[in-house]
Amino acid sequence: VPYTESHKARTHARIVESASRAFREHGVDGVCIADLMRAANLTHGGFYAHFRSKTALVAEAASRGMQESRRAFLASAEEANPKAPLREIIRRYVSRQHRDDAATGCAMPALVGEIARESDDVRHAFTAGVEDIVGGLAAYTPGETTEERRDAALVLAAGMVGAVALARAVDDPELSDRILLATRRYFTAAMAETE
Amino acid sequence: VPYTESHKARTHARIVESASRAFREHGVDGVCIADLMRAANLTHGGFYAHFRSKTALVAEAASRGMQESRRAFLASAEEANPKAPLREIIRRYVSRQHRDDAATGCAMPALVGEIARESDDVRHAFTAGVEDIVGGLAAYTPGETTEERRDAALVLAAGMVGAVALARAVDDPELSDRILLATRRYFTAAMAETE
DNA sequence: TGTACATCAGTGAACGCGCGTTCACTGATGTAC
DNA sequence: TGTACATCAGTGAACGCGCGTTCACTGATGTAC
Repeated sequence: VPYTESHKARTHARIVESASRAFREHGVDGVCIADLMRAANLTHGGFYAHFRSKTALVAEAASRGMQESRRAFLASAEEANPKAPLREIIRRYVSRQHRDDAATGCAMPALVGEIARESDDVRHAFTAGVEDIVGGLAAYTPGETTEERRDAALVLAAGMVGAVALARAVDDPELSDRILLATRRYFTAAMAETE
Repeated sequence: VPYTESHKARTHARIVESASRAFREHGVDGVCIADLMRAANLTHGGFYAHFRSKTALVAEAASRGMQESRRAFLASAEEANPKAPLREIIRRYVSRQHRDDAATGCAMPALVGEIARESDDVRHAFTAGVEDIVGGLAAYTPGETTEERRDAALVLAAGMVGAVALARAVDDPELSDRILLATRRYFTAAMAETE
């Protein structure tokens, strides 16, 4: 058995990781396999030793991207501000930094549009990620019952995703900033004020 | 001068119209010029008699799609229910019908993702459409000042766009319905209750 | 009014390019002796 | 311990296909006489 087992696994993970970032930044159709492999310091021919197809990589990258997103916006916000975690989440998510850095930002606003047209595997991975993130948000959103908190988390997720996506699409910087500011203020007041 | 002037203009408009629908349904990269011309009962070679490039068509189609969107969701909702127009807009926009019919639905949730990576012309056309729709919404959203109403319109637009886009991306029908239901209820209560 | 003509919207074959995928290969590595 | 070997991660040329774009053409049309 040449090479240690972990060697291949590490290369595999490296490809998934950089692909996940590339997809968020340029879209799934915006990066070719040669680009993806180059980003992992490999040549394109080796791709199929690791993945059955580009689609298979997209599914893995979506899954991994959603996990990273949860960590980046939920766990780390909670650590930074344990007294008002939801306020911190909203502040970080609906921000200019997040708008301007799609590559390491949340996978939801970056990929929503394309996901709807991707394969079942990809949509499934994305959906699991949404469930996961919404579940995480629901730990902080207001509401009497579990159901109410979950519904509030869905509304908040939709609002934040829409705001970041719109802010990125629009080419007028003032309008873009305003979308973020208005959304941040609104949800902070509506959902995070009593923390 | 063979053919009347209006003949070419009508063909041009026919292409833009069907292209606008096709882009919303399949995405800009999801339809080729042959498809677009076929949908207008033409062959692909004639395309360049009407447009400088595919991008030029995308810009026109985005512009037209946004105007149609405004009419479909603002003007027509106001006509149908002049006493509670905002409630009617939210009900129609954040609906399963809208989720399931991207082709004739609003261009914002259908195209946000791709627009961010399109040419300046396309982004500009899209941005003008967003301004226009937000301006229309702001006539109904609550607030003391013009600025407050506009901010509320931005939040509502982001929330509705995010909800429809997420509901389309997710492959679990229950989650998808729930995103719509929660968002519809929430914004109806928050913004349309006092109408 | 009828006919020859010029125009140009629309046709369809062809081109070139980029991309996903395949394949014969190579050379670094762990193992067996 | 040192060496021959088998493995297989990774290489890079090649293939085929779809797409945006070009181009020589055609035939329906309005106009001039």
